[in-house]
Amino acid sequence: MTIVVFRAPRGTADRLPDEQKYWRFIEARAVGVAGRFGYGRIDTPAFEDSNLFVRSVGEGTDIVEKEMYTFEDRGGDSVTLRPEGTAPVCRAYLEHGMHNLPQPVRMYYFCPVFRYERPQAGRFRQHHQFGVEALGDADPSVDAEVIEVAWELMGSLGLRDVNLLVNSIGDGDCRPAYVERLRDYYAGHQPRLCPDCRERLERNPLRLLDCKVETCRALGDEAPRSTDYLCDGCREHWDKLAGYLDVMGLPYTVDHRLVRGLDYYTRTVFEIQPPDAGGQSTICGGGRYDGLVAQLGGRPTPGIGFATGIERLTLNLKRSEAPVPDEPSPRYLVANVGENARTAALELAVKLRRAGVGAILSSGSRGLRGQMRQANALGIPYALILGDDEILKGEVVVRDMIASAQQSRPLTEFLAEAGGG
RNA sequence: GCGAGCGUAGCCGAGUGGUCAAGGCGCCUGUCUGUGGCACAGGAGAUCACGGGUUCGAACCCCGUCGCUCGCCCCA
Repeated sequence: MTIVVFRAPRGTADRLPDEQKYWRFIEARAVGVAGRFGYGRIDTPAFEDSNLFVRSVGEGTDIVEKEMYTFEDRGGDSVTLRPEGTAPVCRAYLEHGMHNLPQPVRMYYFCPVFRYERPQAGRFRQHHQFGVEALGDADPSVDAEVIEVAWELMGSLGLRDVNLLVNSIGDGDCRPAYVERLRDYYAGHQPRLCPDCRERLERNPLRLLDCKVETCRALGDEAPRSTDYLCDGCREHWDKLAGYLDVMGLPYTVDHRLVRGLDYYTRTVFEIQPPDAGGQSTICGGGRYDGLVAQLGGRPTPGIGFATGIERLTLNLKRSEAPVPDEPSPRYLVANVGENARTAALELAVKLRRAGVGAILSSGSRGLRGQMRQANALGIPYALILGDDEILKGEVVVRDMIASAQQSRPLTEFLAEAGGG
């Protein structure tokens, strides 16, 4: 192997030209869907004041405890590479007084996020998310809308075999009581819990529900369900949301084990998973976070959103047979034979490009045969051939690589046509 | 943070102690003196991850390091 001195940092990846078509496709579709629902793009900095994430994501969460890229900058401030997209958007909402805009304020983002994790299939230290946030309206119809955006995105990408899971985890009024019921229930079965779950029993009983160990799963089937312990407000919200989802005809399943790892979620939570649910299978996750903005120091402002992982979407696009359009290649390769012709070919290529037409000059010391091979290998649809004969006559040979047909045309005539189109 | 597997040219991949290492893809050239996709022939490209050890001798055995992959945890 060639000795490589530098390599991309662990958990990061170069995105080579061959990979780009997936990204372009996903971004184009995501932007299209978001636009149809009236969401406007927002870009926030790659790093923020560390406290923004400590306050929002939650002090006890894994993200804050052991996954953040936090460092002191040269001025002595603690900054953190964005580990998720929601908190920065909420910060921007507050900072720019967006409560004065018509509510809800609908925004989407497309950005890299950073978490110091152990890399694995579908998990990276730098990954990219497309996400959507609707801030300032607590109505369940907004929940339904956001879920529909997520669902539409999957459809628009051609990802058909995905499952939409929905749940409500209540709010500050009803969740504490539910969590206690859950704790009591599991405490009664402590001997059958896996070691991790015994730990969770103390720290975060909700997490007991999505344990993957078989015996724990069995217990989870019989466990108290959050939707049975909702307060009146959450109950009404949940019922209305379900009604809206029914009206929209979204094929959702209520999954009472669905909980989320970030502290700020309230009421509605949802996920989209591909059928072959492996370890890192979730391609979209989101929920409502009515307490978050207030927690960041703003007036109480409801919000709901979701994020998708672009790397995971790409993975699923490759697995599925969903058609992904190729990146466009230049229309012309300008082949040439002889020194005079090379100069003429350069001029021709320049003229085409300045007219906005894709053209590359066949390079260097290659014979015409080699140049044609190259046109073929690059998937270029037309080869233009210039040699001494053509120069003398002021012509150019235009070869259609797909039809294997060619004709000689006056150069000026060709340029007038090609440049115009 | 815990557990497992793996590391041979750009990519895939044979080779499990004895001529400084097969084959395939890709790349370049020629057969075809100005023409691609096929075929044939040739060529370039490998300190066999790195370091140490065992041995007369190591890609192959042992130890360490690094990296990658997979699972858990967690999450998109």
